Parts: sequence; C-alpha cells; structure tokens
Amino acid sequence: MRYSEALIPTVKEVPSDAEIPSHQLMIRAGLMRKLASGTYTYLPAGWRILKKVMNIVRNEMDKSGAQEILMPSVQPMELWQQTGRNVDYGPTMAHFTDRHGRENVLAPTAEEVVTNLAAGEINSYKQLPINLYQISFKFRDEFRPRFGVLRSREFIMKDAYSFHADEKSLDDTYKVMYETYKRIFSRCGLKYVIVEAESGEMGGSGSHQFTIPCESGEDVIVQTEDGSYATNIEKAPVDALPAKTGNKNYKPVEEINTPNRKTIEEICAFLKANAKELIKTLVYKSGTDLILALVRGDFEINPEKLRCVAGKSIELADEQTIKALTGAEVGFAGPIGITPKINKLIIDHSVLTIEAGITGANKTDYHVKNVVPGRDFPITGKNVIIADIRNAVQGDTYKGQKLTFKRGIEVGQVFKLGTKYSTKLGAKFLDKDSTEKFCIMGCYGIGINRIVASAIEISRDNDGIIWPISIAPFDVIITPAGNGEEIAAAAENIYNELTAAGAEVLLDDRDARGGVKFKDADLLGIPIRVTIGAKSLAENNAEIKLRRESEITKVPLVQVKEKILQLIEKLKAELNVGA
RNA sequence: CGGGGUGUAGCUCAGUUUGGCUAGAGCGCCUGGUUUGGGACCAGGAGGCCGUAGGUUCGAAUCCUAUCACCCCGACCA
Repeated sequence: MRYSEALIPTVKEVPSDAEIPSHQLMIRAGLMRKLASGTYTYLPAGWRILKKVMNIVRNEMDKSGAQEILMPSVQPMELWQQTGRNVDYGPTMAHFTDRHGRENVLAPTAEEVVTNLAAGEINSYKQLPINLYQISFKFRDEFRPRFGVLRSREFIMKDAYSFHADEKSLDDTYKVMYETYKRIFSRCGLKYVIVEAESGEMGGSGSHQFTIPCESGEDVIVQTEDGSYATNIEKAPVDALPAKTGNKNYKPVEEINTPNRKTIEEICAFLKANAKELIKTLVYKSGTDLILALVRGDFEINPEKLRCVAGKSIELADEQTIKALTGAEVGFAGPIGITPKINKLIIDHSVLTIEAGITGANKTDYHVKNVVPGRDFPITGKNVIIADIRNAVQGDTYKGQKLTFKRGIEVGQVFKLGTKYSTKLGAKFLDKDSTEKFCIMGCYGIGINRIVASAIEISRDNDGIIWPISIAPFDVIITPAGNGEEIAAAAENIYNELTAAGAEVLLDDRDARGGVKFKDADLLGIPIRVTIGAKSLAENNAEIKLRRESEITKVPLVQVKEKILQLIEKLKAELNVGA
C-alpha cells in the first residue's frame, strides 16, 4: 500500500480523553477514531490489525476441529427470558422494540442462540461432540465504558460453544481449547497468565481466564509466590488467620456513644481504635432472605465469595431493610441480638482473630465494645457459617504460600457450562442407551480488540507501538529519505519486489521530510523498516532496521528482497509456537 | 445511578472570575517560495451559529434556567 493513498491519520498530540497508553497510541497511530462513548471506527491500519488477529484465532480454532458459523446480532428477547439471563444482564443488555412490538436484544453473547440451534439440529449422540464458533460484534451497554477498546460497548468477540454427550467429552474439548488458546495468544506475541476463575460451584477446574499482565489492566491477578497457582482477586482464596481463643474473662459488653460516626475510619479516629479490633457488619438480601456478613474492620467483604458461601445471588440491603432489621440508622449495625431475625450469619475467619472487639450497637449513634465472638453472638449453630468471604490483601497466604498481586487484562476465558442452558432451552439428544439426555456444554470466548490493546500495552516505547509481526498492520515499511528520482525509483523497486513476493509492504511515498516519515513509522510500529537515502544509495545500499532494535544494517540493494523475506520468516517463526 | 469536571477552528487549549469580542494561540489544512536522514522555515490564506434551547441585558463565549454530549471518581455503606 502507498502511504500517500492510505488513510492513516497520525497525530502528534495526545487526545484529551485517552488515559492509557494503548488508547492513546491507537488514536495517535491513526488506527481508530471514536464515534461515541465506547464505540470506535477502525481505520484501514487498525482494521488490518484486527483482521490479522481474527485470522490467527480462526486458523487455530479450525485446527482444533471447531466449525465457524455466524449468528445474528439481533436476538429475540424470548430466548433470554427462557434462561432468565435478561434479568442477570439487566441494563447492560441493550434492547429495542421492533415495529411489530417484539422485543429484541443486541447480542451481548450467544449461549441462548447457539443452544436454541442445537436444540433443533442435534438429536443423536452420533452428532456429538461438536464445537461451533463465530467471530462477531457484541454489544454490551457498559455502565462505564473506558480505556478505549479495553472496555467498550461494541467489541469483537470470538465465542465458541461445545456440546457433549458426557463430562469426559467436555473435559477433552476443554483441554483442547485450553491448548488452542495458549497457541493463539503466543502467536499474537502475548505473554499470558492463566488464572483459575471458578473455584467451587461446578467443581474443580470449571473455568480459566487468560490474562495479560500489565499496568492498565482492570483485573487483579493473585498468584502464589512460586507461580503454581493464579486466580482472579474476585475469587482468590486465603488461608485463615490464626484464631485467638484467649481466656474468656473479658468485661461485659459496654455501649459507647459514637454520634454520627458511621464508617470504620470515623470510628477508629473517634475511639482511637485500630480497624483490626472492629467487626464490620453488612446486611445482604437474597430474595426475601436476610444475610448478615461479618468481617474484620480492616478487610473488605468479597461479594463473589459471599455469594458462593450463601449458595445464591445476593445484594446489599437497602436503607429501609437495614433500619427495619437493626432499628437504627445505617452505620450502626452489629451482630448482637439480631441473629434470630436473620436467615444466615456468615462470619469471615478474620473475625475470630478478635478477642474483644467493637461493633455497631443496632442503635443510632451507638457502638458497643468488649464484644467477644462466641459469647456475645453465635459462632456456631445451624445458620452460622464461618468461611473465607473477604478480599485477599498483601500479606495473605494461600496454602502457606505468600500471595502476590498484579494487574492484568482479561483476553480470553474458557468455561464449563454443564447443562444450564441445554435444560432451559431443550437441547436434548438420544444417547446410546436410548435415553434422552441434555447436552453438556462448554463455552470459550476471546476478546479480539483486547488482544490488540494488550499487545500495545506490553510492547511500546516513547516513539510508539512495537508490533509483533503476526498482528502488525504491515510487515515492512519503506521510507525513502530525501528527494531525488533515484531514491524514489529504488524504493519503488523494492516495494514491487517485496509485494510480488507476498510481503505486506507500506511504501511511504509521501512528499514529506525524512523525520516525519521516521516518526510515523515508529508510531505505527511496523516491525521492519527499509530506508533508502542519498548516502547509502550512492554505495548501492539500503538500510534495514527492526522497530524493536536500534541497530541499523546496511544491505546491498540487490540483496534487500531476500534479506527482508528472511527477516519476515525469522520474526514469524519466533511467534509460531508449535504451529 | 451518585459525585465532580469539560463542551470555543480538524486536534490540543486560552479567553468565562469582573458582560464591551469585529473570538484567539499552537498543531494540522490550502497557495507560493526556500528546504529535505528524526515531526523544517518564510510569506499569504481558508476554516467558528463559543454543545443546544430559552431567558436577563443597550450589549452574552462570559450571567441565569433547562437540556444534550463527553470525561473522571465512586457505586464496599455499616
């Protein structure tokens, strides 16, 4: 492609609404432009990159035995009502009423549609297993789109769904997808961490996330020191801190006036207490059930863990519910005396490190001190559960190993779904033994745009992007530097040779000074640069430079083509893991 | 959804506090010339309903009201 004819509008200035490097660089390098919050138009160079990524994904998926299909991005609401996921997704799911009054949703994902397809087409175990995938636009009306393409409303996702006759078959495909994902991300030049994402519910290794560690990531990855175990902070289990069971000769509970002190910080400051002595009490609702959750003051409840322990979905209680339960304003709840009024008391291990603590008095503007767990509120009993329900923090251990924390971008997830969708949507088949069974399912997603953004996050410098060749918009950029017909002709010649040999080449034939071309070449991040200038041309040489290295090699003009083709092969080989 | 902020040239932003504007700068764009290896220089030029709609005023980018868009923070409060 000739630069003079291409729409690659690079800009010098950092756009004011771009916060993280990948977002800034994608705008600056002319890869995309924003249309509205969370939606972007991909310009030629940006679209080339996306296509490269999609082709790698497609290639590996096809090799794995999956079959590509394409499902509609407008789906009937009825399907979602059948699985109840219209409620789960809530306002994140965009929907509209068509002219006939039918409700439609803009696909945020496609489990319903694909399961509906399977329900109609799969009748026999002989058709199983099967793995269907698509690469398509998804829409999620995020409550807060941000970070450019990392959390956008419209994005491209590869989503695959597998159907099986038995668990063993699902396990097999799951493993195949797991390996396929490793190859996909490696080929995209990404260093990933595989994170355990689903700890209990479905048993064992139900789900893994593929995460790219980098500063701008929205997820927090927790790893054991030896790297053998990695998990998302939302699930990260921690060892229980040693419980204290000192002598029981504590003073009786005593009320203290704490006017208008509601938060942990306020109470600590007011009573000159350490947050480690406080028992934080939170009221949750689960349908009509009330759940009281306790955690030590310096920790935070982890809603995901709490949900697992509670065994069902939960939400924080509203003000009215709390007032009705505690008889006090919000901010003064405590476990003493109200346990008969709740359905479940869930206590984090950390509370048991408190011998005599401070907590809310269930009376506006009052707290109580000398609160002894087990004496003043139950720590055993039918509706009392002691569990790990708090967020892991620096200093925690798991199985005796110190936990480390880093941020990451989630680029892919593999998931064992079981029969959740097949039962609700009637995806049944007749098994060998002539009994009717529900398909066991798995699903496997990859965020195409996120691959692009994370590649930039982890591979860039002050001048711009440094693409791995597998997903670069072009393999080579030719920058004639200086004017003169000989230079232009030599550049043109190399361009024609390389293009004919199948390389993807951008010829910077613009009427611009060398400096401008070099800056743009670096910003765009094309892996190989060929420069032809007056000096080297006089010696019948061209200069070859890799974007990721500073070294410049002079190569005789007649050898440039071969040399470049070799370089392309070499760079590609570095990324072709086992392919 | 709650809190905060910003809307002025294609982009980045001054100007708004204290109304007087016939609205500015840098970058980008167009013309001509000189240049030409790391975002050149000179000269000339195009480009704005100051987000939108009302209002106050002799007079509004500036003050008031409403509204829309975009951005940031938060949605863990006990």
